[in-house]
Amino acid sequence: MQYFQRDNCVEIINAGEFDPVKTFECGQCFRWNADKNGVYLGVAMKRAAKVWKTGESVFISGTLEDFENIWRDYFDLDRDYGALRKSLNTDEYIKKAADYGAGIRILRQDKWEVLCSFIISQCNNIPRIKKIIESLCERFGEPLYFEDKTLYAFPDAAKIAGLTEKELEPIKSGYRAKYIIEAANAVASGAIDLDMLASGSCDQALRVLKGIEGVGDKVAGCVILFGLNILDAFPVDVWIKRAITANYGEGFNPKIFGKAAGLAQQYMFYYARSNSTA
DNA sequence: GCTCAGGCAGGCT
DNA sequence: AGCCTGCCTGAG
Repeated sequence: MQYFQRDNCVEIINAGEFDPVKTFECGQCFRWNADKNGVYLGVAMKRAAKVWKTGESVFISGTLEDFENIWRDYFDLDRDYGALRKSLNTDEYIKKAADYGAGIRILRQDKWEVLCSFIISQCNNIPRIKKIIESLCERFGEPLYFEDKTLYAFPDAAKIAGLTEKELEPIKSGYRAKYIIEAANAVASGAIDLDMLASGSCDQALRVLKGIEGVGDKVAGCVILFGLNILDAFPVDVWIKRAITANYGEGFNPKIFGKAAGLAQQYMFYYARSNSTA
């Protein structure tokens, strides 16, 4: 990967395996939104940034220092996605899905943010998930001043821990409020150490995360894949369920995808969604 | 009004 | 193990 400072941003050249649109729209994150020119504005890791692609270059606003300290890791730029993608060649369907999703990267997001966001996602639609998360950030997150706007960082678990359901009511998360608070309490108190889970196994993390009320297989799987960056996690939601039924049937086991199972899941999700909503 | 949306838990068979 | 149902809320 080659990159250099250019005006007020960093340019990554020959970014064939980095497609910002696919990366932001494949269901792993909720706080990156495109303007009418296709430039994404988002908040992550307590920073705001703009990200866009022109030709074969990806541009990320900010300094070289921020790029090297934050965004290089956040966009998982040191992993060889080309090799992982090409390893998904065990059947025609996954080959097609992987080809279609080329450029998707699995973000290394803040672990608590992923846990909280996917608790909110349950039985909810994407616009409303985003709305609830933005509302949570506006009310409890630290303000960030970016260009002419005021944006808000995702609030730390410690900030949410100890809130009452009543205090969380304005964000309209409904019955999920008590799950959010319980998860915040567990993380803030250290009862659950997300950083430690990230260095353990998928099964271990699954067991611990499911100990939180309101966290089942799907939410835990998303936290493991998108937050802990354990790529053999394979969260199954309704889209993936449909894709499995249509292409594999009974007895499907994500282990056929080996170490790239989580990435396979993202390709399947993106492929399934794009081909039914487009 | 009604149903549904990117789940979960608890109780049932 | 698998099947059912209620759950906050807002959009269609």
